[in-house]
Amino acid sequence: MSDRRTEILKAATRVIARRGVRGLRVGELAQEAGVSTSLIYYHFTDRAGILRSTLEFISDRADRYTAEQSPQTRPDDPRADLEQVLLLELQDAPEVRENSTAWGELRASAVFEPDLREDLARATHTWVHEIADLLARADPLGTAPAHAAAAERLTALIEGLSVRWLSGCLPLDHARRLLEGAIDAELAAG
Amino acid sequence: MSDRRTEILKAATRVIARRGVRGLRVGELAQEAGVSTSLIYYHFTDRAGILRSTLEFISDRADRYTAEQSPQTRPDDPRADLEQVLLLELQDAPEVRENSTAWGELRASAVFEPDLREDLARATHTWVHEIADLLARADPLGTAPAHAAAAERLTALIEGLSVRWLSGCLPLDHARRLLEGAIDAELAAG
DNA sequence: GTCTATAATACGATAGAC
DNA sequence: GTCTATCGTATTATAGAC
Repeated sequence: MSDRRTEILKAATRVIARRGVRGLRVGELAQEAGVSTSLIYYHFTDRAGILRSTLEFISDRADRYTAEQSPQTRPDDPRADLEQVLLLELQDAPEVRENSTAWGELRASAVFEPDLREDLARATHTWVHEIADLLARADPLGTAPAHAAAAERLTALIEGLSVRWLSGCLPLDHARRLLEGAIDAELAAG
Repeated sequence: MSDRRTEILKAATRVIARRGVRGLRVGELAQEAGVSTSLIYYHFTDRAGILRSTLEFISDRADRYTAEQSPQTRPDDPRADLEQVLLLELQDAPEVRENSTAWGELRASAVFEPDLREDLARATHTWVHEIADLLARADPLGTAPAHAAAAERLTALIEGLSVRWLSGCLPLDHARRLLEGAIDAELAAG
């Protein structure tokens, strides 16, 4: 799964994280991937094809990304698990930043490009579901619908905090504290 | 205040809501506004100037928009006030949709264009402060820092729910219920 | 599958008349 | 202040060799 095509998709993710979806230039992508422009057209037909494939790639990678973290959780402290998984999205590690930026771009692009919505909705749903499960473990007395709603709120909040962070409106540590406060509020209310 | 310059800014807001900030073409803006391209450069110097002025315009209009709702609030029920003002951002009225879309675009663009950040941060701060005031009235026993944090969370959540709504991931009425739930959680925890 | 070279055009920006 | 006309270049996309 690490053929030339995949290399290009990885490069495209980096370029999108750096310049945004609409800032992606095929020429710059070619340079980043270390191939010629025409090879990109050979693999993806046109610019729209590049975007479609890359956004699919980002959704898939986001799924894998959170899935890989599961082994590190502690079964004896579900609340700490929850906090850990949620705070994972607000870190200054390059990979997290790249993923968050690309994901935010994907989300913002979908407002204008209905083609992207299906993948996006599916990936979002997977994420929400995962958080709802963790909430159910941290708060066994709550109902399933309450957990689902809290999960939707917490993930939407993370997306909101994330753009504020990435757009320089909110220091990272402050964003993290706000998220912790929201977890407190959700668990206290539930 | 409805001179040619303002006409162009209104047109710019419409184009941004339709195509996104990075989808805005000076030529298309000119057509939308019914003027020549060069007139736009006369008024705004360059593309960045258009964006800067339009962001300012959108922020001001958002302020006016919420300010206009103030007379309707009831001083005897501060919690209802709070809910009303927050839910204002999640409505299917054309003007709200246009403002939300444009605002979301500016937020997303600021991730890649540092020039936009200062105005954006200021407008965000104004909004957060306004919500913190309403929270203080709805929850007189809470502390000022707690109100500030809750206001940051609630406004960030609205932005997160708003993109999900506009990107077709979340039905509007569901988004509204989630926001109501968050207000409950914040007031219960505070 | 991958490259070099190039065509076609979209786009930002300016010149200059009125 | 507003227009028409145009320039320069950045960018998408294709042709054709290997």
